[in-house]
Amino acid sequence: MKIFYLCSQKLNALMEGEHNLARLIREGNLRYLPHLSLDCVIFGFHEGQLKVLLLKMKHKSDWSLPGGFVAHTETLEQAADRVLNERTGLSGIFLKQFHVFSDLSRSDIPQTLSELRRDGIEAKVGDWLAQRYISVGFYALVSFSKVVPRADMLSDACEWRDLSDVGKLILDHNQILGKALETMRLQLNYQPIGYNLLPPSFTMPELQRLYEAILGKKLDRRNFQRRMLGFGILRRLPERKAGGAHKAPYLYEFDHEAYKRALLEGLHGGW
Amino acid sequence: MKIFYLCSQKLNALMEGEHNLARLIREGNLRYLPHLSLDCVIFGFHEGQLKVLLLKMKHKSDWSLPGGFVAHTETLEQAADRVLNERTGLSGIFLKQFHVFSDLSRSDIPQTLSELRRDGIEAKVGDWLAQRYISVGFYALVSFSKVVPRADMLSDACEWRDLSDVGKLILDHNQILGKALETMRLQLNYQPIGYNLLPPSFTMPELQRLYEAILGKKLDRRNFQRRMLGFGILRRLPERKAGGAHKAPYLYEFDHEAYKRALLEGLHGGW
DNA sequence: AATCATTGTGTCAATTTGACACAATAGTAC
DNA sequence: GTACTATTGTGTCAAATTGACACAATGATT
Repeated sequence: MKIFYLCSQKLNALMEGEHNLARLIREGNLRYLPHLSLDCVIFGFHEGQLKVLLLKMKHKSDWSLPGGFVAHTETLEQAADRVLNERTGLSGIFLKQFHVFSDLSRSDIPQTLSELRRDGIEAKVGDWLAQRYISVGFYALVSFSKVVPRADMLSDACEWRDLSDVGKLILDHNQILGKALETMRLQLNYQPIGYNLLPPSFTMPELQRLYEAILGKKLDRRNFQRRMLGFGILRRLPERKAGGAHKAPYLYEFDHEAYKRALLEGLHGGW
Repeated sequence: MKIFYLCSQKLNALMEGEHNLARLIREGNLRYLPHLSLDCVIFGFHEGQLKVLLLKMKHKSDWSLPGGFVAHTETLEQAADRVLNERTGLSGIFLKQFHVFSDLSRSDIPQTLSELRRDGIEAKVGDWLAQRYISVGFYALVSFSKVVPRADMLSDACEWRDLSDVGKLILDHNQILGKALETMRLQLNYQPIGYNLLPPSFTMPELQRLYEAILGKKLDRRNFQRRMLGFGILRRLPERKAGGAHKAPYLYEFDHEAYKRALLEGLHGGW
């Protein structure tokens, strides 16, 4: 039990030495729950495109989703929030767990070992990292412009990628991404979306392009507006958006109270 | 790694001795992933009432949801299916993971230890069971009449309970049950339900009472029928149900092909 | 001033939904 | 057997929602 209560800062310092990876493997079990990881699908929206934040792993050609482990003193949600914060600088963002991935084939232990050895790190089966992992998938919707992508000690790049240009990811991360997208599309049917994805005020066409990007299909401009306004979660501002090359559209903002209520109660309910 | 490949039958035998619980605590880590459990909310339907299968834990006044652990060689889904099978005798049933529960307060280790000691079992912090658990919630919909409830080695009763008469459950199991119900209600909006909950053939009023039990509210008889038939997943049989005290209703069965398609593609889709 | 892409606001028919009426049927009471 | 009752099968109809589309207004560009 003692290990649960080890000073968090001390462990932090522990992890920040020269041989970060080697230390994680030796001492990860002091801080984190074994066999359990989480992966975050972080969506952003920019120039009409839905984006995903990806990491380029050291010494690997494939990219991966940002992920992490769950400390003995954290809930899953806290751990996911921490991971999100470490990669983006943001915190307190809408973050939703959507599936747990537990296939036996998702942890390729022999390959992990050989990769570690290539890095000159001693590790044997059952060591931290060289074990089976069960991963909880989270997805987040964040404001593209507020994010400052940051790589971690296991990766040497952290970048936005167009959803249509993701390519092959490590392990089952393509599957995780697919499931996140599927879940979000379903969610769109009974929950509002966009609060963290768009700037504080936005135009109706901008909101529509977001929905189109998520759904992957075109929507009718006028019917979209009628429906969105019908939800009663938008407030039209007196100003119009200036600078565009055409007729200036109105600006809208979310009615936070109504938005939160819609998140809890759903939008139309079905039955 | 060796432990992963230990003959499963051997371990089975290991667990079936006199001091099952003591052995589980000593040797559970050989078979199962540490810190990870799962809980199943098993719904049934009988006499117009939605039921949940509950276990009465030994030496405890509170009841609990059937749960279990994940073997090193199992996926979560396989483990959940096994748990369901052990309590009901059924297998291959629709089983859906709906949330992971990871609050720090959900594992009361001091209390677990004192309960074990009351049973005359030696255990210390960090031992199997006397550790933090993160639990994956699954829910299942099963045919009430096909189930033969069976207690396990940690419990001395396994019974159906009316959803309205569940009472206080151990730990956060009331919360888990609530979340399962909430998830199932949402699911009702875009997926068919009832295949495993009802007998092979059933009447429209029976199906309606199932929906009413899940949603917790009355529905209009005629609109319900119109909508259900509109989904195109039902086939009306030539026979009618005899024996009732009133006009004999038609019998229906699910069109398995259409049902599966509806499960995958959703019922109306929203956008 | 004409052009052009884009936005604001409707309209209208088709479809879906919600509320309700009425006839048919199978037991029950007499 | 006949009346009664509760329940089922089938529709109807108005209201609300949805999908498809038209037209005027605006703001930069030429």
